[in-house]
Amino acid sequence: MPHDGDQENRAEPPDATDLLMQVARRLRHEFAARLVDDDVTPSQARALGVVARHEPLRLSSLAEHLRIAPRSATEVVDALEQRGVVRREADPADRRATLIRLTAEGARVRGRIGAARRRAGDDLLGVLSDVERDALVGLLSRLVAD
Amino acid sequence: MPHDGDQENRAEPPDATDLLMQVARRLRHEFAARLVDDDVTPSQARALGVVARHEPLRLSSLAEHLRIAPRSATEVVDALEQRGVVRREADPADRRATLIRLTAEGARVRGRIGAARRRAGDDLLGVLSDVERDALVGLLSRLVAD
DNA sequence: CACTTTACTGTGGTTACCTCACCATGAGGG
DNA sequence: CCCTCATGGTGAGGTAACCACAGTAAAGTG
Repeated sequence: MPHDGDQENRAEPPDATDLLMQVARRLRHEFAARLVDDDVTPSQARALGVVARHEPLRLSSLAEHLRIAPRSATEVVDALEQRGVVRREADPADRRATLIRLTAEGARVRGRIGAARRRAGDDLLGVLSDVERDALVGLLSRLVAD
Repeated sequence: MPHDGDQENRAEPPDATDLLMQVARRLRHEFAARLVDDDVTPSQARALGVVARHEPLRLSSLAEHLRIAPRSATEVVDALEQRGVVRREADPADRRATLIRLTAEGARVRGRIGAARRRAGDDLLGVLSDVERDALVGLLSRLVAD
């Protein structure tokens, strides 16, 4: 190999932004790999969590929680409905609106997803002590203050 | 069971995995928005950084650094080359291989990208004190130990 | 010289988004 | 009552950032 002999041209101090993205990327991979068995994609898993926490909710509301465009929420729900984990219902209060609800299967899948997420997290966060992990959670919580 | 009438169905303790993904997502949005002016996408920015740090390097090597498939590196380089920030050169030592090098324009763009990233980071990490930010960098560094 | 491996690229997915345009419904005013 | 405007969801069509598979050319190996 015609390398000029050294590896780094210019070393730079690690930046929080870069690190965050890097860690997130790895976590996403890890998580996605473990979700394959349940036939759910990461974004579907995320959406399923929101539905479970806010249960009968409108599509537009789901979109807000996920911070995606309403149109994109339609797609996620399409997928989740086809997978049988949520169902659409007419909103009795507004005939334009659709309410989304978790099915029994949805609750089961959600449980398995939680386990997968925990395992993926442990895999990556395993190098940290409990105290460190708590510190990390604390710091990150500050960053997502709504 | 009848719904308890309000917003959250069941509260759960925040999980590091979720938080990390959420923060990363926001950061990515923030960063992407600021990159629009320079006509560079986030993944291109990432790749440009690697090229700058390891300068004459092969496509396959870039792929490794970015942790993507070699085929995907081809695409990123295509985009960067078209944008004029890197150029492909024949590797004199191996005619199969391609060396990637930063152009002068590439160096300029890289500077602007760095500024954009710093601004995006400040925007998000602004709520943390310097000490907290350092702590975060420390923790994250542990997680990406190669 | 055959035989395998390596380095890149063409083709053709997939996921997770987006905008724009459209339709049905609801809410308010004249 | 009708007209207008805002709102909730969806069809059409597009993009970024990946992937795997298969092919070609060159390099290394017995």
